Amino acid sequence: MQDSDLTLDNSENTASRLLKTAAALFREKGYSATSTRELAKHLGIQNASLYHHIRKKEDLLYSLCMECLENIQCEVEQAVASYTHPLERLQVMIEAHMDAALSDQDKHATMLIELHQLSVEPMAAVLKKRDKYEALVKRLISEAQDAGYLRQDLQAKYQALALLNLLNWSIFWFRSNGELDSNQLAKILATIFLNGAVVPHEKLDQDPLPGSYNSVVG
Amino acid sequence: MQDSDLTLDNSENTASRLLKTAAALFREKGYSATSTRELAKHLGIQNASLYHHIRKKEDLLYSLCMECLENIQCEVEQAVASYTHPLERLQVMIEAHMDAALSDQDKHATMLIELHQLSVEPMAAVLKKRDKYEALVKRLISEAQDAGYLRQDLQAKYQALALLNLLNWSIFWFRSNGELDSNQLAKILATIFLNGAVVPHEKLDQDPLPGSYNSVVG
DNA sequence: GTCTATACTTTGATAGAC
DNA sequence: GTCTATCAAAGTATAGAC
Repeated sequence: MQDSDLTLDNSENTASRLLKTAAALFREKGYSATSTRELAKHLGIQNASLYHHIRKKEDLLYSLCMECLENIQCEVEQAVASYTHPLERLQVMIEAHMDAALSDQDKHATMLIELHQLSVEPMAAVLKKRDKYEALVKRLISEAQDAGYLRQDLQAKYQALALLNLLNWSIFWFRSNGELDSNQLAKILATIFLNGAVVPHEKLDQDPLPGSYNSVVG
Repeated sequence: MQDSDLTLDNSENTASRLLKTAAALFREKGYSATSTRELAKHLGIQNASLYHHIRKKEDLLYSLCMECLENIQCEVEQAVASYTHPLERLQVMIEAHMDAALSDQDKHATMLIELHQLSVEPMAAVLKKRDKYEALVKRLISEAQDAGYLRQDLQAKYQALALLNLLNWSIFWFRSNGELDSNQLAKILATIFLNGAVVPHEKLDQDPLPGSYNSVVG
């Protein structure tokens, strides 16, 4: 491993840096606003040399989307497999999701935001993978609901959407500046999602706000 | 009002459609991927005619960002002004936010996602306005926390971030297809944020999951 | 306020040498 | 695998007539 600079040929070097570098630029400037020349410059090669590795610019966006969705699906499936309690499974799902997403923040942010720049067939493939992952999230919610742990007055579909809101938007503002790491953020979001921001009932004499504000759309 | 097509001159027509049309295209295709030619085509004029109304393409993005932030700030301030109970104020904030954002979904989605395409000075102005709005949200949270209604084990800052996650990401997937309107969605998100997805404690014999999973990062 | 015409720049991608 | 050279297309924006 110490000699990697020498043992790796240039091909592997450029090829392995390609997606990561592209993701960083796409995230910073946007996919459309990032030129192939600029990407090449960051890789230390000429624009034309890029086309030895890819057929077209769109391939980069497509590969990066597929890769990070494949990864998060795998990580979350592995994480929940070790648990049986529905609320534990939700908790570790949230932690594994944030860990996977923030470990590869550029790719995930780009995937979430630039997916729509793909042409129809690649976009359909990415959407299919994303839908598969969101179905996994919804399944975990449904299981917890069916087991009586999550509220019945709110469809699992909407509970899943709310949870994905919490997780996805975090990917855009999170900065690993030492104040908060991925796991701490996950625990905060899990607490809000599962228990809410209102102080636990048993600590109050009465409901914080009785009446209409506890009702919810069926 | 019936004769509006005749009484309005062409100037007002094109000018008034400009930002709305731009927002729709920017949202659909992205700011960078939308050409001035395409925008002009949607307005029924030539590319060059656009420059009678704007100095450059960036002006459109800037105006649209400022306009929708100005609007949501105003709407939310008005809405909370009628209430004094901290949890009621939070509830109406959530409803007013979703109403403002979804009434002008193209502009808000574009603002959230394309803000970074602006050059430094316009971007700074937009960020300043956005920060001012987010400070309002955080203030409402802090007030509710100080009054003892929101949990103390989670900094107001993070509770505000979680709430903004819930609200902001909704703007991208929400479609007014009749299944759910803005106010119903707001009530769902408010319920999750305030009370959480777990069934209320008093309906259970014991904690749903005693121990570490109720703990939270200080 | 809109038009035609056009200047100038940047873009994604290819050809062919090394 | 990378280079130089180059192309064709598309981009933003301007000039000046109506």
